[in-house]
Amino acid sequence: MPPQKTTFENLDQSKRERIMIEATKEFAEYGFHQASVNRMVNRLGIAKGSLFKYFGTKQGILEYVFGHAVTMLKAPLKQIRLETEGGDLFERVRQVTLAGADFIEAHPNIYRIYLKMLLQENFPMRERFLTRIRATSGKFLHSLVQEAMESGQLRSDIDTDMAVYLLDTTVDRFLQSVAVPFLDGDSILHGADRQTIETRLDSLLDLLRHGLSGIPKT
Amino acid sequence: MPPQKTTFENLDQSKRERIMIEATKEFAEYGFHQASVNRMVNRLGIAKGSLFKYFGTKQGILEYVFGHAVTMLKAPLKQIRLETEGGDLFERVRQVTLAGADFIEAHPNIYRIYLKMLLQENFPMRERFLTRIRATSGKFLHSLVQEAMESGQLRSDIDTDMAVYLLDTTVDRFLQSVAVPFLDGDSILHGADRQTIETRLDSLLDLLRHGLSGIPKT
DNA sequence: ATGTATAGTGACCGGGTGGTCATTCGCTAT
DNA sequence: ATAGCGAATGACCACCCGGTCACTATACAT
Repeated sequence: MPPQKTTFENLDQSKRERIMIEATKEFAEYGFHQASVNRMVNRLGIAKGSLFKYFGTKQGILEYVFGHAVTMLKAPLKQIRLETEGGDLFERVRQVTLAGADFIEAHPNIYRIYLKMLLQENFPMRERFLTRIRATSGKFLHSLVQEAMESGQLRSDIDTDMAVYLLDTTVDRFLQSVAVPFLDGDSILHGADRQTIETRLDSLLDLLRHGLSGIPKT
Repeated sequence: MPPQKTTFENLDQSKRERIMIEATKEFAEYGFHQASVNRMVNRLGIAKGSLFKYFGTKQGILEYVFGHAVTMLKAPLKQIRLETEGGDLFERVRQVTLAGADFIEAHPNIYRIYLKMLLQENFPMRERFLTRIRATSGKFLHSLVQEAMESGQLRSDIDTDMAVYLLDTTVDRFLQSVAVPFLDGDSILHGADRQTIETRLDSLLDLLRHGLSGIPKT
């Protein structure tokens, strides 16, 4: 039995896009529970019944919109992994981070939804979506570190798990700092332009590479 | 004119405490908008009108409860700064992080409110509270780095702002990772006991101190 | 012109919300 | 006993919510 098309999928593309954009905006601004279907349909100029015909429930709208976006995450990561194969770990991490910045710039509202989901236990689909995202980005970094370890780019005595953790969280937090105020202490990142982002990132990666200490390891 | 006591401040301490605890729990579980005053009063067994007499509005409840907690943050930080004066930077950072872990263990619901506030632009009082908190912890770390810099504990060529940023966000994220699932890639921190926390933290600080690279800086 | 399938509609429902206020309660001083 | 007063009450209000469904509009095949 071929999957029969939903009402929503029969709409012309322009209408579908308008609805997706407006719904994404609403969830990005208000999170899930505060988001209002009434507001969505008012801004779209369509009847409330229509939206429920398309997606069943409010949660269904979120699942469709966000699920779609999560799928788009994998492609650029895979590409980077292939393009930079065998290269320097920190250069690869740099590429990943900048790819993240590109994604956020291209889909800022999707990223806002992700951030709200992160720290709100009540957010529907939280566990499912976050698991998917973490699996994607976590496994990726893990393999990068593994390869770097094997090619002797890293100190042999380090705790691999902690190294992955440090890189993972640093990248994640770096992107958050650019997008959200109050996360970088002196606001040296929030809202920065591309040029500044790259400079700061290089500086940060240098610290990770060589450490902060002025005293050589004995 | 002496500040005249509010109705709430005239209550006996046990009742005041019960109310504070219950309100904190409600906000911690549901955030601000989803939190329900009806639920609070039902669980407390008091009339809804009473709560509004005490605090005026729902937001007033939050301000009272959370504002009180934020004030308590400063004392332990100041103490650590004094007790460890002149000591090794990383040891001082270690102390601060563990103090943070202690605070979270003692006031888990306050920390949950803080986390929800962090990434929700609609949260009332967000800007005011976050500014206060960041000012407290940010300036603190800044002074630690400054002192370490002057006593030659750090490489002289590093970007001070980025060093502060790296330490600040690493500590912050470390605590988040312990408290929240999905933030540490392979769940090596979430829900860990004190012993594990200390071991991991030492490992992490070692990475920050000496860097990840196996190739010495030229 | 008629039938059929699909898309679109919006008044309506039950329920929860933050907030109000006229009233009652409980204690203390006289 | 009684007067006075702050604490406590809960029915009530206007509002907004997600979701429903009987109905209409449109397009195409016959």
